[in-house]
Amino acid sequence: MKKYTIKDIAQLAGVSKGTVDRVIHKRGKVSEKALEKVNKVLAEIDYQPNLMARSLKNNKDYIICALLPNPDIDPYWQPCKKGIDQAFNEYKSLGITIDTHLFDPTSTASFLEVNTKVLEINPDAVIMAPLFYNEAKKSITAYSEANILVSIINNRIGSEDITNFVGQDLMQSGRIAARLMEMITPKDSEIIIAHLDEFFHNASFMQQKEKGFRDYFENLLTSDYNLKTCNSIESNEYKTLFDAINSSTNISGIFVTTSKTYKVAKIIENFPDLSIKIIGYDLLEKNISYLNSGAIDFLIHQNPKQQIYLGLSQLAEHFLFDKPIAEEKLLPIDIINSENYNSYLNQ
Amino acid sequence: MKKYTIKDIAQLAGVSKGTVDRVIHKRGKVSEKALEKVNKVLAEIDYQPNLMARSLKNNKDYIICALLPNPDIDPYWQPCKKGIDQAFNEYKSLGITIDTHLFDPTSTASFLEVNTKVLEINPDAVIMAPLFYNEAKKSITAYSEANILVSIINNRIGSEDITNFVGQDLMQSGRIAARLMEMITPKDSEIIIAHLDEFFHNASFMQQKEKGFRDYFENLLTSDYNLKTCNSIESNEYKTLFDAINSSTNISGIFVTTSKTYKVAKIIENFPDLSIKIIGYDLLEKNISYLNSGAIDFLIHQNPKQQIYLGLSQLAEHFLFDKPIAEEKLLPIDIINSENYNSYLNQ
DNA sequence: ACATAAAGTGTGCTCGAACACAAAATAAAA
DNA sequence: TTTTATTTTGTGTTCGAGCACACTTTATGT
Repeated sequence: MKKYTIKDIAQLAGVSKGTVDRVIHKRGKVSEKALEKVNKVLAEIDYQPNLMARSLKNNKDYIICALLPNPDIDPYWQPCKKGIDQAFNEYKSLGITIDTHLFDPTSTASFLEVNTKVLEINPDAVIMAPLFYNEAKKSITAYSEANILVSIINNRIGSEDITNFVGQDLMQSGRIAARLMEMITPKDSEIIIAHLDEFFHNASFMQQKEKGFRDYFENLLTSDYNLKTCNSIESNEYKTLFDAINSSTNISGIFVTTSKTYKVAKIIENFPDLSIKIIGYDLLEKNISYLNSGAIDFLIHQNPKQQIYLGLSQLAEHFLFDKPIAEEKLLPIDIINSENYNSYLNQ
Repeated sequence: MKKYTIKDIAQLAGVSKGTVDRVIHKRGKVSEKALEKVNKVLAEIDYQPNLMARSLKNNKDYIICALLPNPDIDPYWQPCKKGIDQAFNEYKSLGITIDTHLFDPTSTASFLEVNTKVLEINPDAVIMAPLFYNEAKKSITAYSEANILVSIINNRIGSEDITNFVGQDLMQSGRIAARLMEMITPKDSEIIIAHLDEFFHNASFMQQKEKGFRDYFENLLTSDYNLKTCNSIESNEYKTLFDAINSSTNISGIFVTTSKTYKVAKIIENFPDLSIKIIGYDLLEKNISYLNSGAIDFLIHQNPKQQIYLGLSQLAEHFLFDKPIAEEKLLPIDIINSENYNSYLNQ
């Protein structure tokens, strides 16, 4: 498999490399005769332009801004640092700069502020976790008008201006939790779907998980679980959830729709006589600790590190080698128990 | 963050780019004075050589041969084609050629034959699934003597001459199966560890899985399962396994150590009154079909596609950009149920 | 037929690293 | 001091794609 260069093609077609270049890039100023000669050669061989040479000639520096929630406030985002570092090291010598900006996940003002700052930097692309729907939409439009590509991770939001999305199918992840729950709890018992610290704005992903979870159980023919939804907030010491557990005798499982699963495990410690299975989300240290003790049975891994890494590398390869960007990249939904979490942490 | 070139450094140090080049590559012929000047500049700035330019200048074509079992004979290897295609498309325009050679996984002669052919091709690297221990060892030595890098996937074998290994921790995967089995079967019941079509030579990975599985149960304090190992072969219609199931009344689960899990599910169809949980390996079409029907409860995903892809991309990046190759890359061990297999198939 | 405009074609330089080779500077020998 | 040997330094070319610019050929108008 010989590697052909533009020079080779020029020689084969009996024209100059300039003409070949014009044909390949369709910029006209080529006679019928020359066009035919070059096209004939191109049809016969498989020309693969040398991407190294192209990129070297181009020799542009690209800036990608990553907008993420501060991991000190929500530890779910902690692994993203590793994902960014990995992408950074991989592409820094190829002319890609990654510039991380953190915002407070509890404050829309902080989110808007960071977006303003990033807009001033005028990067080539932005990758962000769009925690606040309205504010994110507004910012995305602004980026689009400034010809800045926008990648979205973690939660999908609809918009014409978004280049791509990297994340998971949240409804399906609810179904997975339901299937697991079905396997480890007795039929016809009661199960609680616990939404912890739900805020009005970014609660849609909790709803999607609940929908998937309920869908699964509704389609079961051989049993009839009793599902109850419970909203509970930290400022109230999760009293609603505590009361729900306290007032029933038939609860066999709790599905926690967020990474704060460990909070539920902690509450359950108050009821040593009950056997309640817990399925929740994400490999936080505290979650893993309860997974090891057996208080939490399964976790579903949303893989934030991989999400940001994939988003960044798609953008980088697009800038450097003109690779197409997949509009949507859905990550596998990993089931985690006490024995396999470690194999994910080392990734 | 300015990008410095050799020319920049030369100017800053007041020498020519040739001198800077000699200092950076430590090829001597540089005076004390010049060396000092250049080193001073290098210490002050963070010089990142442009990998595109380096690779373009190098402009060498690398050939990687992939030696894999014929997927028509063992469908476990089917996904590898997609992994190879992915790596091929990613690197073909950067001067990497991937040349796949299939062998018959039931024939050492076929394996040796293919190795001889590959040795004649004299590629820059070989990546293989070393199904036959002795034969693989011999071939690896031959490659090493011809200065050909050797990557190993799927099952680790020890050798000085191996560049790297991509695969899974098989003992841990046995432990994962055990933990799952514990969750879905009644305490103190009987569990069969089924080795299907075990050949003497490549059986070590089955043993490792069994060891992990048994280890987990041995360390359980709160229960005492009865574990039995059962070897069974197709040419005998898996009679040993059939008899084992037939002769006991207390079997609650079967752990199948290979991708032929569906064969066990098929046997179980003969015992409609028994409730036997099955945990096995790999996303074969037939396995998934039984997973959907509920006959198989969990599968563990060994991810052959990712294994070959990672092996290939590590080699490619090493050749192109001189990136270091990790000696050992252990993939996460994915737990699969009827609801999340689809998210893995689309990867 | 000749001037002028338009269309088509080829040459040469750039990107940054790497290295060959020539040129200059210094050291050693005469 | 001059010659010769040795070390040190700088220049120029290459890799392949891309594009500016100059140059040549063909077309149009008077």
